[in-house]
Amino acid sequence: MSAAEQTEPVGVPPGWPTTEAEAAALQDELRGRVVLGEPGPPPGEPLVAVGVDVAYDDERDVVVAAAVALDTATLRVVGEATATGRVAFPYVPGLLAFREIPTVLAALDRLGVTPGLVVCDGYGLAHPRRFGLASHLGVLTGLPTIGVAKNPFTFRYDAPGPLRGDTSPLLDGDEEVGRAVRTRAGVKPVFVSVGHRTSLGNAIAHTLALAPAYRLPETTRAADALCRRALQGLVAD
DNA sequence: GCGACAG
DNA sequence: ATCTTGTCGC
Repeated sequence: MSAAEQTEPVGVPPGWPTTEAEAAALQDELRGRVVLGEPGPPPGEPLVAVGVDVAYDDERDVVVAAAVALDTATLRVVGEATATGRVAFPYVPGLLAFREIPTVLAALDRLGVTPGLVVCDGYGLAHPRRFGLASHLGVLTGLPTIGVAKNPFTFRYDAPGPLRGDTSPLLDGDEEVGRAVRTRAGVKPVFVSVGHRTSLGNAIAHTLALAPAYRLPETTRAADALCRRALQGLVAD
């Protein structure tokens, strides 16, 4: 992908929230559209899982999003796309989605593949208002989504067992909002929560299937590497 | 008021 | 997220 293929940076959408209060209110409104009753794509069947991630250059007000599609049976890349945009919102814990979503949507649009599942870097249900990035992206696209985060955010958890596959509840008070999942023996767990149209059980199963060798799912690793590469290629330009 | 806080 | 080199270990 050369610089010549770059299109206009994704601007901040009309009507996009400008204040924290507006953004939080929009989350409260959209939360009602999340579908939690569907099991989603079952593991073990043919599926294209798409990882999305973004890289920033706040200095230049630039964000690059990447979407990478993997065949879950082989973990081979079957599609890639990137998009550049302007930073649409400052980073505020709990409002991450407003920073990334416009550009992520553009990257997904350019992907010549229909995702069977979208794996987000961050949270879904595990969120102060139960509407994290994965929930938001799911509602906007209608696609099954899950969130796989590297940190527990504000939630509590007891360490899961030491073996790959061991899990423990991720708790907001006494409510389970996700699970800490050990993808590698003896390594810090990842934090999985449901986004849209997926059950927690399937979200965990897919996370483990997508992370056979490293702590993070291959979808996330591939998307992370791609958006970083793309951002560098932009600065070097 | 202070500290914590996905990326 | 991002700033950043080498280094210890399997």
